[in-house]
Formats: sequence, C-alpha cells, structure tokens
Amino acid sequence: MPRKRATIREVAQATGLSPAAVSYALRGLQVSEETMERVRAAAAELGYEADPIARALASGKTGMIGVLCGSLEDLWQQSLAVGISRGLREKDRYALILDAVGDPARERTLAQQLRDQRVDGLIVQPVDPAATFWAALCESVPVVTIGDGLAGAGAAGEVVFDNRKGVTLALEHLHALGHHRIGVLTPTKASTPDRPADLHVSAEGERLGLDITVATAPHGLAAATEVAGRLLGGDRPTAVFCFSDSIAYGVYAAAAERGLSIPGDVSVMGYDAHPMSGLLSPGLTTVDWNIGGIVRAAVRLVSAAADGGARRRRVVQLPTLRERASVSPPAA
Amino acid sequence: MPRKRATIREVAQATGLSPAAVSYALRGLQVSEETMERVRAAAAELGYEADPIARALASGKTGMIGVLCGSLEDLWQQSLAVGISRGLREKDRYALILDAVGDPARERTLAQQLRDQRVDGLIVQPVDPAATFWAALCESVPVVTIGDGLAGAGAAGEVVFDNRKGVTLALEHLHALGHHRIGVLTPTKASTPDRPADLHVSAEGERLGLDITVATAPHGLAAATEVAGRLLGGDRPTAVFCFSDSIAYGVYAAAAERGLSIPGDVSVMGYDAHPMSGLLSPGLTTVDWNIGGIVRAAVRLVSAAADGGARRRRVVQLPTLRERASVSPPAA
DNA sequence: TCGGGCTTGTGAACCGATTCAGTGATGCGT
DNA sequence: ACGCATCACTGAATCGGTTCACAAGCCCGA
Repeated sequence: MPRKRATIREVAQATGLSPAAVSYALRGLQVSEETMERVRAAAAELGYEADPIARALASGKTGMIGVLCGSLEDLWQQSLAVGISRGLREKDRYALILDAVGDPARERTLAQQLRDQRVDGLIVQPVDPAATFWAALCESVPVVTIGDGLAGAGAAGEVVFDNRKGVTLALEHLHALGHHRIGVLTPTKASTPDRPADLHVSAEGERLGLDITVATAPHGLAAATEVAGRLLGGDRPTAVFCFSDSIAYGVYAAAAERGLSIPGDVSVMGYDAHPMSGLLSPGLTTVDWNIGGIVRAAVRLVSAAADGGARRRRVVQLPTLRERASVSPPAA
Repeated sequence: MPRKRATIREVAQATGLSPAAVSYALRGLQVSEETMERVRAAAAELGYEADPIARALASGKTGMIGVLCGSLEDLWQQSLAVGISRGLREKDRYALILDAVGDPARERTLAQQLRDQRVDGLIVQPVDPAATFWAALCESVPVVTIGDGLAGAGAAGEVVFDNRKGVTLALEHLHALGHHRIGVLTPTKASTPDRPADLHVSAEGERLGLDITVATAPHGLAAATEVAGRLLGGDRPTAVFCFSDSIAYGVYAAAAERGLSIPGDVSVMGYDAHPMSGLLSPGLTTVDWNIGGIVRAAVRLVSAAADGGARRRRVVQLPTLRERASVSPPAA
C-alpha cells in the first residue's frame, strides 16, 4: 500500500533534533558535519523526500520555469521546447511548456497564468514583442526571450537572433543566383506590420533591388500549404523565402499539388535548419541558427535569473547559410 | 511595481466574512447566491487570484499531470506531447513533459521524480512496460499508459494500440506486393526481447512465410541513419518496415547516402503517420494511428482518474494503412 | 410551541516545509 | 578572568489556502 510520505517532523523525531535543524541539515546549512550525517542517514532510512509543494509555499521558489512558445506547430520550436525541457531538468528544474498558437491574446493569457502558477522564471518566444503587458510581467518574474527582444520591457535575459544578418544571407544568396521577384512568407504574428524582421526584408530588398511580395502563413502544414498555394498560383515569383522551415514544408506541399518542381519552377529557402529539412528532396536550403547554442543560452540565462543572479544579459546568435538543393538560378 | 498579491484573508476582510466562507464562495460551495456575488466582486476588485501552491498544499491537488515520453526524439511523440499539453490546458491543468530518451533506468527515475513532484496523474508511454516499479507507482498516483499496457500493474487507464492489427496491415501489404525478405527496425527499448510488438512480427512473419530480420534503432535521425545504413549494406532486404516514422526517416537518409532509390531498390514502410511523412519523396507508406483520438482519450482518462473518477478503463486504437509511394513490388 | 433538519457561516486546526530571532555553549584574544 | 564572536541548534511564526466540527438562524411539520 502507498504508505504516507515521511515528513520532516518524523525525521526530527528520529534524530532527536528540531525540524528546523533537519531542514538546515538537509540543505547543508548551519549544522555540524556530524549532525548532517546523522540526519541524512535517518532521512534515507525513512525514505524521506522533501515535499516540493510545501517547500515552494515556504520558500517562494517552485523550481519551475514556464516555457511559452509562439507556435508549437513549428517543428523547430518543438525541438527548442524539448531541448529546453531537458536542459532544465539537468539543473533540477521542471519546464512548464505552453503554446500560444500564434495568437497574441492567448499569449497574454498564458503568460499571466504561468506567472500565477508561480514559476521561478519564464522563457518566451514572443508572438507580439511590442505588447504592453510584458513590462509588468518582467517585474514580477524574470523573463528570458528567444528570438525577438521585448523592446526595453526589462527582460532578465535575451537570446536574440541577428535577423538582419539572416535575412541578408538569404536574400543575397537568392540575388546572387539571379532571382529578382521573390515571395516572402512570414509566420502569422502580431498585427504590427513593422516587425524588425519585416523591416530587414524590405531594407535588404531595396538595397539589392529586389521585387518582394510578403505574405503571412501559419506554421501548421495544412494551413501553410494553402497560403503557399495562393502565392504559387497565377503570376508566381521565381523564389520563395520562408521565415521558418515549417512554412517551407508547406511550399513543398503546394508545389507538389500544382505539379511545380523545386527548384526548377520555383526556388525555396527556409529559416531554422530543422533536421527534417535535409531529408526532403530536394534538400531545403536554409538559414541555420544553431539550436543547441540557443537552448543552452536560454537555460543558462533563465537559471541565473531565477537564482537571483545576473540580469539583463544579452546573447546574440549568428546564422550560417546551409546550402542544399532547393535553390537554383531562375529559369530563363 | 509588482504589488504583493492579495490573499484570501484580505478578501475576507473586505467582505466582512471569514476566510473559510470566502474559500467556499469562490469555489461555489455552501454559501448563498448573494454572498457568492459579493465575494466575487470583492475578489475582482482586489485582483485576487488563489495561490496554486497554497491550494495544492492544503488540498493535495496540484493540477499538474506528468507526461513521460519514451523518446521525444521521435517526432510523433513530440506531436503527442504537444497535443496532450494543449488538451490538458483546456481542462485547466498543466502538463509536465519529460523525456526518458529510451532508457529504462532514466524512465524509472523520472517517473519517481514526477510522483515526488505531486502530480495528480501521469501519462506514460512506457519504455519498459514490464519493469516492476510500475505497480508501486500506480498505487500512489493514477497512471494512464499510451501504447503498451503495464501488464496488470494497476494502471488507471490504458490507450492501447492494436499492434497485432498494425503489424498485420504492414506485413500483409508488403507480402501482397511480393516481398519476402524484410528488415524490421524497432525502437531501442527495454532489454526484454519478447515485447508484444516483436512477437506479433514473428508470428505474422511466420504465418505469411516471410524471411524477417529484426534490428533496433533509436529515434534520432543521425543514429537511426547509421543503423539503417548497416541494414542496407551488403545483402539487403527488399523492404524495410520501421516501427516509427522517425526511424523510417533514417532509412531514407541511409538510402540517399548509398545511392539507393526508394522504392526502386528498397521499399520502406513506417508506423505512425506523422504529417512530415507525406512530404517526403516518395511519400512514406505508413500505418496511421489517429493521433488526435489518442490524445483525446489519454487526456480524458487521466483527468477522470485524477478527479477520482472511473478507473481501469481501456481504449483500443485501430490502425489504418496510409498508402503512399515508398512501397512497390520488389525488383525482379 | 417544540424539535428536527437545512442552510450559512465561523474558528481553528492543518498541509509541510522555511526562516527569523534568540539561546546556550564554546573558543579566542588579551 | 572577561568580553565578544562564532557555532550549533531551537521555538515559533509564516507561507496561503482548505476542511472539519460546530453554531446560529430559519423554516416546517406536528
């Protein structure tokens, strides 16, 4: 039968000490080596394991980190979440993973629920970095962002992508091969049309003299396929640059539906470098963000902040171009 | 500034009631309509939100469900975890997602940590369903399994796959097309070589007079590719049946490395029906388990059990064959 | 009018830790 | 020998709810 868990009082009784002493001893504080040993032995004997709930109530620390993803339909974000969960577990913390499904309102709700849940910290990949509630949130719990920063809302840490560089890498690659009319698919996000990434696209496009059409698409395969289909119908561009590999998968599907060949009829570029992208045929040429480094940085920053350590740290990730076969010069 | 949260006592004070009354009122118990209204108003006024930690300590319910996956390298299990997380959130619960990375020892450790964390229930996709610790675990927390049952350990619910049917579907399909020498790749799991799925394979293989070679492979792309490469080297089978789509992806990669064409040189079958499988070329023929139904069933079972409701329920999932282009008759 | 049964509501114990202020005892310098 | 730290440990308060046992008020039937 599931006998009740031992409490700290029982351990105290067994050792003839006060509960306070036991509490200290188990955390290696304020007591003599000898008592510590005695307590440890008794605890092991009774199978005592501190109750995390009671501990959380008393100490104010839950050991939990909220992970709020912009959209878990995106396979890359799934990998990110899984990686973070593992990384956190290694630091004796648990990840509470939630999905905003690309909806700013939902993002707001979930962020607040997470705070109400008393997480020690938050890792967020913001859907709407310009929303005003972030500032208040940052004051009640340390927030680490991945991707887009929070515009001075006071995040405890930021892992930012050099999107300028990423966009340049992609567009220059296409430009160098002779592409001129380029379709860009960005994830459905906040209603602010002037997001930095979009700005980079138009700036770079202008610099290179490109003719760019921007559309937004969700990460989900079915939905992305539909949007891509519209882009590929009619007077289509010679190349499509997608702001996530998951969206690029939608372009592959749409191209297949219409009997278009990649890169013969249309070149495709991604942004992420998910492992699956190398498996497609043709392999997806994409911008690689070194997911492992991002995960490690985020975990490190949030742990430090949750422990009350260093704040306001900023880590910049640099992208590299991963050339595969989905891009070629446009048909003459 | 982040002003301190309001407590139940403050709400009590504001309404002139006792904390107990407020506690009842907010949960819609034991009080008059009118008081309830008054309490609600005061709570809203003060921005009161019950502290989940304190509530958990007092009531013994954390609102959290542990989700222990066999291996999150498997994209299908990732989808499963994401789906469960969403489904649980809709029931006002949080999912604590952990990854056993295919290691029985780690599975055991994590399962116990999850229990120590006081989750209200557990959804497990067991790596080693025959391990003995499950029985003890099932007594201290309701456990719902997905995939393999727990051999009478007393799970509160089970969502089982009719693997017999799935294997039959796959092998009969291959057999009908004329395949005889078939390689089978099963996920690296517990050391018990007599797992039900394996038994089904040999039983069906015998029934159909097939020549079957079984090997185990991890879900990760790189590792699976390596194992698949060995299978494809030398005297290779005419078809490979993989017990997860993720492993099949490894076969695709290995085939590409060796310049083998699918299905020309070797046919490939998967088991899962991950969305990506339709995107590969050739599209992966696979056994479809209706992931949505599995997610809903698991969420329903675990919620019911956590609420102290019905136990020992068993839901059986039936597979369907999803034919695409990765299988053809063997070369003469 | 009395007693029984509901309905509302109260007070206090309790969940299981942490932490603060304080108490002897010991060690140390002078 | 005295004052002063330091060390090891204790008692009690605290975190913020839930829940149990009980009480007051009310209605109703006999």
